[in-house]
Parts: sequence; structure tokens; C-alpha cells
Amino acid sequence: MTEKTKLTALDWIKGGFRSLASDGPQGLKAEVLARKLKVSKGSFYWHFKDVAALKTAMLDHWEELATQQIIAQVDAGSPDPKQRLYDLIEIAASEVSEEYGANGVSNALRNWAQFDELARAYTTKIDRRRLEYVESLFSQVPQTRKHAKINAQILYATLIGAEQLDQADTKACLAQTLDIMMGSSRPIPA
Amino acid sequence: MTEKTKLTALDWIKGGFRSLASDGPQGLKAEVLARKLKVSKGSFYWHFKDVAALKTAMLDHWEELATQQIIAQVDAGSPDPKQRLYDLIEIAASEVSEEYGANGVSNALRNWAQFDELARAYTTKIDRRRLEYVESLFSQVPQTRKHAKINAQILYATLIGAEQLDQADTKACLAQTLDIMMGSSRPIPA
DNA sequence: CTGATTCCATACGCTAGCGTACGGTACATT
DNA sequence: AATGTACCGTACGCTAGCGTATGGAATCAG
Repeated sequence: MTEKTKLTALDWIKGGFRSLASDGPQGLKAEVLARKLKVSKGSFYWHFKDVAALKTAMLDHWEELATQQIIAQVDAGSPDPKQRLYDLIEIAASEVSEEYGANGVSNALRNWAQFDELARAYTTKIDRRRLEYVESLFSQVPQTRKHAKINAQILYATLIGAEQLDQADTKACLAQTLDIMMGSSRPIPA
Repeated sequence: MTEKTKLTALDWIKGGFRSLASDGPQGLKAEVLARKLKVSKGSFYWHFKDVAALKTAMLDHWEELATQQIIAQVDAGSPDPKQRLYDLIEIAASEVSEEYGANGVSNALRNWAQFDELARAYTTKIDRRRLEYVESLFSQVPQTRKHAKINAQILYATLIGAEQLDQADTKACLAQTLDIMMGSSRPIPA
């Protein structure tokens, strides 16, 4: 497939995410990426001023995707906010990060952000928007209205934590969390 | 205070955790640690064969602390399992990592483990033991017995996720999670 | 066909960190 | 006092990665 003779900046960005997902922040090196893309680093420094430039480009790209994802979520599927929550966790737990080869990109992103100020600034912003959206859904459901804000935090935190726990089944955790929030212990079949 | 003229291996281990908490896995370098401890790296290579040796020493030390922490939790406080869960989240949310200067050590540990096989082996083992303990508590509470295993996963995942979410109040998330699991929405004052 | 532009390879100097070798000091032991 | 051991400083060669400089190939404009 990938037999283009010339690369574009987007190719480097995608390669950056693949490398980030597989090797962590350590994978975001010019020469490392060049090797994975089968070119020399001379190519890299033509497309980007330095590695910091690639990082901001990656984060900008990710922010764009994240907002698109929210927008698509807003005007799609059932109009029932309760059902929307269940749809949401289904999507969040699958997250195969379609075009980046490796999954777990968002996971690696958060890992990266923990000790990198730039990445942290982006993820904090994105998290805030996502939390606001989930909170708006909870506030539309009678059973969960009173604690909409903290319910959103719990659901999102459960997603993040379960992703990192080898022992836990992310989808099952999210579903059960929603169930007990709604008051029913097992309302949704599958 | 710290005016010892000679260092011990434990000093390097503690320094390693401080550096890990502040700078992430990148902080676990011989020369970096030496600078922070105001000595040369000649000292480091006397106490440890190489950096890998320090890492395993740190992980062994951490595993020891983690098990002690569980044991202390088992035979202390109220005999009521329900109350024990509330005591547990109080402790977990505070976690100031008493002697390592910086808090967030367990957070950094998990971050480290995400792209380091050795660290991952340790954290996986520790997580499993912790989950088993929390599950045993849930299984002793009538309201939560049926879903003891997944409740344990959810509570632990919420802890992990909330710690990494700037927007979230960890203690509040854990308390509310327990509340809805127990069936009461606000049973504990503070 | 000729330039100009785009994209990449190669080579260079520089720094950070690794692990080793060896030398030095402080303290205990006898 | 002499010797040994524990602990640390310094200097060395090595590698990985950074960013720069420069030239070459390929493609497009005219």
C-alpha cells in the first residue's frame, strides 16, 4: 500500500502517532521516525523546523480530531440522552484509532502529557470539552441530573483508568458504571 | 537535614522515586540522579551494576511497600467491610507518599510501566493483589456482593483515572462512586 | 530544453548519557 | 603505624540524537 515516493507532513504526523503509541514519548525522535519511514532525517527537517514543530503539529491534529469526534457525536444517533450515554461508551471503549495503525493512541497521548507541558496543555483543554459534553448528557437524564458534573468525571475517569488496567474490561466497567448511576443494575442487554 | 557524608543504596532508590515523580522515566538516568544527589556518577556505579539494577531495586522496594500497605489495611480500622471501603478511598486519595518528597509516585510508576516491560510486570502483579483485596471487601457487603469483581475494577479504575484528570476531584469521585454502589446517594457526611 | 522548485541523502560538529578504569580519601581493624 | 575496605571523583571511549549545510535527483513551468 504505502508506496508513495514522496512524503508529506501528514505522513510524519501519522508516523509520529504510531511511534508514540508503540514506544511512548521516547519514540518522538527525528532519526527514529525517519528510520520507521524508510527515509533519512534530511527529509524530516525539510517538513519541520525541529522536533518541537512536529509535536505541536501532532497535537493540533489531535485536537482537531477530538473536536470533530464530539461534533459527530452530538448530532448523530438517538435523541434520547440516556441512550446517547450508552452509545458513547460503546464508541469510547472500541477506539481503534482507525487510521493510525496502532490503537491506544489516546492512552499514549495522556501518558505523554503527564510529563510534557505542551502536551498537557492540549489534553487538559480536550478533557474539559469532553467532560462538558458528557455532563450535558447527564443533566438531561432525570436520575442523574443532580450529580451530572461528578457523574461525568467518574465515567471519564473510569474510562481512563480501565484502559490502563490490564485486569479490567473497559467496556464492562463503563456499562456497569452507567447502570448503577441510572439506578438499574442491568437495564441494557448488550 | 540530609547531611550524610556517605550515601547508601536506599538513598539512590529514594532519589530515583523523587526523580521519577518529577521528571518521569526520563529522570531515571545515572548522571541525572548523581547531580540531584550532589555526587558524581562514580558513586552510582559503586552501589549498582548499571541503571537496570537500580530500576529493579526500585521496583522491588515498591512492591514491598505496596504489600505492606495492604496488610496494614487488612488488620486495622473498622471491622465493617462497608466502612473499610470508605476508609480505603480516604487513604488512597491522600497518598502523599510520605518519605519520597514528591507525591504522585504511584502515578509516575504507572506511567513508567506503560512502555517498560519490567515495570509493567511489577505493576500488573500489584494491581492484581489490590483488586483481589477490594473485591473481597465488596463481596462482604450485601448491596455490592453480586458485582464484587467489577465493582472493584470500577473503583480502582476511577482512582487511577481521576488522579490523571486535572479537572476531577479524586476524593469526591471515589466517594460518590461508592455511594451509588451502595445504593445511597449521599450516606457519608465527610 | 532550461530553470526553478520540491523532496531527500550524506556528512559534519555538538551534547547527553552510558559503562569502565583508575586514583584518591576516610575510616576501621589489628 | 600499616593495611585494607568502603565510598567517591575524574577521565576516557562509545553511542544516540540534535540541528545544519550542502548537493543531488526528480518533477514542473516556461
